[in-house]
Amino acid sequence: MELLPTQLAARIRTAIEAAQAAGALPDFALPESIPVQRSAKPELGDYASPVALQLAKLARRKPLEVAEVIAAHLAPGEAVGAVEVAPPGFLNFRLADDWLLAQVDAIIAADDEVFTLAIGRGQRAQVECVSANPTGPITVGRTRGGVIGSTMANILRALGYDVEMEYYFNNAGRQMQLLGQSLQARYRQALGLPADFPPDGYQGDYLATIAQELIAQHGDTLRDEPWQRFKDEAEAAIFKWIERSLARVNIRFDVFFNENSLYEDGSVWKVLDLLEARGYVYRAVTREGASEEERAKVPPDAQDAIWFRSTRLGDEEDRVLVKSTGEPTYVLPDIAYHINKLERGFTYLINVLGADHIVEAQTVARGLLAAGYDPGPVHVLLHQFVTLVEGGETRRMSTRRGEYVTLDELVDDVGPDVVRYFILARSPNSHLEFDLDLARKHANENPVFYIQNAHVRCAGIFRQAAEAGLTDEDADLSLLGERERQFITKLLEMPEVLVEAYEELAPHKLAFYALDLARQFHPMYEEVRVLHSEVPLDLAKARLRLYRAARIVFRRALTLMGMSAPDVM
RNA sequence: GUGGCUAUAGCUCAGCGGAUUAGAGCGCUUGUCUACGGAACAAGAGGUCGCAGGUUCGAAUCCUGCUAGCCACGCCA
Repeated sequence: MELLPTQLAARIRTAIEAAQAAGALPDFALPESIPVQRSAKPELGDYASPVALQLAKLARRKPLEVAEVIAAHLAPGEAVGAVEVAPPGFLNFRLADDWLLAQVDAIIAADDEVFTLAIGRGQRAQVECVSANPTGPITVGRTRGGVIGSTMANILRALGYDVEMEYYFNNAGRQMQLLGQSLQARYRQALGLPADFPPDGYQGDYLATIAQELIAQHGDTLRDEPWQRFKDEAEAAIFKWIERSLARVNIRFDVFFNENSLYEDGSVWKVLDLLEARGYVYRAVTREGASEEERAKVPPDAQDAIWFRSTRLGDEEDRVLVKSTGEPTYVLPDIAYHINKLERGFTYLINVLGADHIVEAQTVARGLLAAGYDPGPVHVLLHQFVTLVEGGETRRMSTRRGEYVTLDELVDDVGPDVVRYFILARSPNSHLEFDLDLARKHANENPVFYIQNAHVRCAGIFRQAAEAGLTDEDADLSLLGERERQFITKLLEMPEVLVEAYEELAPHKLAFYALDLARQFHPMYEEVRVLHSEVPLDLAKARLRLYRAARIVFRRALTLMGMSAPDVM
């Protein structure tokens, strides 16, 4: 199905061209896109276009006249009923009633697949998010990326894409060594053995918990094992927690991709060769064009590092690919990883990252370009930070220091649906202040319940209807009134919202749409009764059918947001 | 210092070029209902959209400058 605004824009374009051909409008180049928007008020119709206001200057006519000429040349179409011209030059469209009512049946026929589009049909998409290294329990900050990512994945699926969720991690390196040494120390401490806790080791209680588990399982037999063994144990335990915690809020992954595999299969070095062959690499102790100060800091015996000449692609400074120690920085495997993604055949990739990773994202894009790949399919969805506010105080989080609020704690407090909605109902690039006291105290006053209650009420109607022996078979929808009609147009807005969320990488639009829909639903529910002695049977049937469609759309919206659609509360 | 994000109602936030009254949730005030789950509905108070210029038929929305807050500027990932 084609989106209504898209259909209308095409019809308007045709009408303008027809008017020009007929000499009713002078020849001028049409704008690339014809604006069509939802009307501000119901009295003004369902959709509107201000295109005549834009064209007035080109046409050297008054906007109102231009609008009238366009209206006169509009060909009739199935979805649109009346077209009106309103000052100062708007074209107002009202959807045709018979078409509108037919959509209710279309929604019911589609059921769980309602508003599935064909935009991504036959294409593979991938969403990468969370990607936290397994050094501790998943925090609220990381959860934001996961909620955003999983919702985008759901939206992509609704647009017809075949979608995979992926988690990229690194289980080598200094941080993991520190983790292994920290656990080793906790283990020895628990056994009353002398232990050296690393000065900047991981302070969280969870390592003591893992140490206890190790003792329960192995006694003191691990006392002389090297830190590597403890690293492996910590990693396994932590990953298990992470997966389980994320699954509680409906974040699930198809693939866990280990950075190390890029070393094992040689692709890291292949990328370096590729960049070198294309002239983007040089060896030096400092980057080209480094200041005197920087040069002065280099020790006289310094070895060469290998540099990426990213400045040639607009970067502020060149980046190190391989340290003077011979070890690559994260940049090189990151580029290799993205090449790997592209070569797996994904045509649409979303990379959900915290705002602190912006430089990394830019470097990867330049790396792809330098290596001869098109970074076009890679879409970076940056989100700002989450700060937790508790007792009126902002808490800064640090996994290392053991200062954090875990996802599990939060879910225990307020439930998975509230966690998801709180995070989702915020634009990714606005800072999220998660007020713990409010989330706990007012869990029952949350918009989440307002939205879910709409679904509950629909379910309630059907329970009662079943008892009363009422069905919506052979319902005559033409008996519905204006309020119901308005609600149907709101239902039909959902695919437009999905496409917007997709194009703008803005999953919060879905959250606001769902709330909006609920705001139209509840007043209608009060007035438009199904089971009441004064409601005639055929009217009750028509209304029941409308509520069937409403229920489907609420369930769809909630499910896409990764939330539950309860029948009872 | 450079770059990014943010600044809209008491609080948390949408809106990011369009229709002489700028929206929602929460909170506040006042009402409604012996009808499908009241976690409801209705009415109301509350905002010079950070400040100053500019562009446009039209600006909360675009541009410039300024102010304030957060973040990034590593041979860490």
